[in-house]
Amino acid sequence: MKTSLEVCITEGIHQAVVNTVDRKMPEQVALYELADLFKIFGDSTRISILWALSESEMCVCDLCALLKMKQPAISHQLKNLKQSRIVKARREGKIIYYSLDDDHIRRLLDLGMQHVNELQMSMTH
Amino acid sequence: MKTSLEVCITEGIHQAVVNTVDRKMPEQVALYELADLFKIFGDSTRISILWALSESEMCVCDLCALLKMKQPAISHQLKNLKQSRIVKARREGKIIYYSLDDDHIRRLLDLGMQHVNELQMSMTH
DNA sequence: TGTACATATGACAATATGTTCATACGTACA
DNA sequence: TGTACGTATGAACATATTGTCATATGTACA
Repeated sequence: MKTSLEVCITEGIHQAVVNTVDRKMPEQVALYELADLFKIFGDSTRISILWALSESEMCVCDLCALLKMKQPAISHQLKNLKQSRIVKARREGKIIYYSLDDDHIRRLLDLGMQHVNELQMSMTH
Repeated sequence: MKTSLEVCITEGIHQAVVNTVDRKMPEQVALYELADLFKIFGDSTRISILWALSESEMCVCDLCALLKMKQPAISHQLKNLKQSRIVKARREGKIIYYSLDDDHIRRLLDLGMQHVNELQMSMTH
């Protein structure tokens, strides 16, 4: 009973290519972490939060008002962002101010948006 | 009966900040598309496929062998990637070769991996 | 110490996502 | 035309994710 995987391997078209690429692949752990990083960006609430924080540090309340969402929803996402070290928090009395933890984040946002815009452009032609 | 959102707004700490940031926010649609772009990157199977294709064009079978996954799993993800215009396909007889559709993709992968690596570094200190 | 406000957290429901199996489609070639 | 191979697709299941409600925590201040 052959699985499709076995079929693929036995009849594999480009074993040489596969080997070469395999040697160049990063460690699985690194790929998982990379996927996790992008996963964090892959939600419109979190992206909106990040974009907002790239303009100014803000407290939870501010973000609720800006995004017109309930406070626990924002807090949950901020927790995710904080655990991924994408966002950092600073307490001032009762209020907690959030901001981007790193300038890479801004660059990733910009590069992504650039791609989205160019896709948009090419759609209209 | 006040919702937490209303509480936030009425007591809002930084209405001025919220207004300023609000003016600078991209359109909601753009933010959704940006999130969708990152969502596509946010899965380890797809990231692995993309990284592999950034080294060389490959057919479905090659990817199955490289990632040790079943063929339909790879095909489904390739379909997602193709629909997002991140990957393109080229047919040659029975075989279909996939490759990256755009050089932005490579830059996004690199920038992301750079961030992951630097996080890794700072963890060990 | 008690009250009010800003934020965090846990449980839950609804939805989305990824992989698998079975099977269909398309091409080459006997 | 029939068979074989490479790939695509649809349904189904398992798991993950998001927002909501209710409630807890922490801080300021009377």
